[in-house]
Amino acid sequence: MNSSIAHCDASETLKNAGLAKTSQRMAVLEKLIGAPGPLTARDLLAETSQRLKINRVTIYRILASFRDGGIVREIDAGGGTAYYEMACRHNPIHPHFHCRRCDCLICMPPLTLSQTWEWLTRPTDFSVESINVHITGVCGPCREKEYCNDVASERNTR
Amino acid sequence: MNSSIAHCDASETLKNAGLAKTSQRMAVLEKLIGAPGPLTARDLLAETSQRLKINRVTIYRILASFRDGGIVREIDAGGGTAYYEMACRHNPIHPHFHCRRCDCLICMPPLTLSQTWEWLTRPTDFSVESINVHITGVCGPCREKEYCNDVASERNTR
DNA sequence: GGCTATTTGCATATTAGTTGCATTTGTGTT
DNA sequence: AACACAAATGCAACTAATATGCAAATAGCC
Repeated sequence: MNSSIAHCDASETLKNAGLAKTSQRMAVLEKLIGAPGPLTARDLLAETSQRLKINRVTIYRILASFRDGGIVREIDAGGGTAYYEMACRHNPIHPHFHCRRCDCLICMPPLTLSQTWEWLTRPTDFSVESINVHITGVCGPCREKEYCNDVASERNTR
Repeated sequence: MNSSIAHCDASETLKNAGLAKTSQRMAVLEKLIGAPGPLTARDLLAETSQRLKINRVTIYRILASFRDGGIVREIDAGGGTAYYEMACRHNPIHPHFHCRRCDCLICMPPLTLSQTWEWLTRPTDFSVESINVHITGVCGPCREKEYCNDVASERNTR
């Protein structure tokens, strides 16, 4: 989302989600709103801590509250680092391209897979090495278990 | 890949990849060949260490060499843990379903996305919560840089 | 069977993310 | 405007996955 594209108001977004308007949350949210692509907790810490006092843990907690409140989408691009992007009407769900060299995450147009493929393979642009489809949810055996006993502490289906 | 399905020979696979046939590599590879689905480094350590002396770090190094040698595919299903599966002709690329409850990774049929969707939504099976498409490679700006100076230690495009 | 490059084990480091607890700060109320 | 309390933040310490340096062990070749 760059400056030429419509975007949300930070205060209003917090209010709508029922989250208190703290300076830390405002700073994080404004960075996310103004970002050209998904950001990591580390990116957000680096950028916001220039302007105010903010702790690493606070970033994680703010991002979790934004995720739970539907303000941002959490993108797990592999490599053990989560990325975050606005989940508002200005930013519909779309695939991401992850550069293994600079680790940036580039938003791709919200097209069909085959259109996306064409877009990717335009000359001189990306060199695609792998396409990974991750579908997350609860599997059959676990769903059955959920009906009877509640989660508890097993991790038994492997 | 279960026992009723054709599978590769471990020794031959190592030889083809130009990797020395050590007992540790054989143990890891045999587990991967015989596994019903993708495994983590932790899984592999647990299983192989019952039969021989093997170090946690060795597992990571073996998996990296297998990945670089094209023997296995590394699947990053999120949650900071990588999964590994055979990348041989018996196991074509396919989507994966990740259960957020037991953390297992289930291989899905190598169909089109819409067929996969139908397969997923059969009654009583999976409850899908998110679908994430990860495309990995090298982005435009990084490809240009690769022509001039070699990689070095920057991580500059963010 | 011995030599050398490769591989392994061990200790230690790093990085992302989490948790418990004390302190601070929004926000609704008087 | 001051107050009170719940919510948010900071700090320290912890976990889990993975990486690295180096010395000891071992596979593959002569």
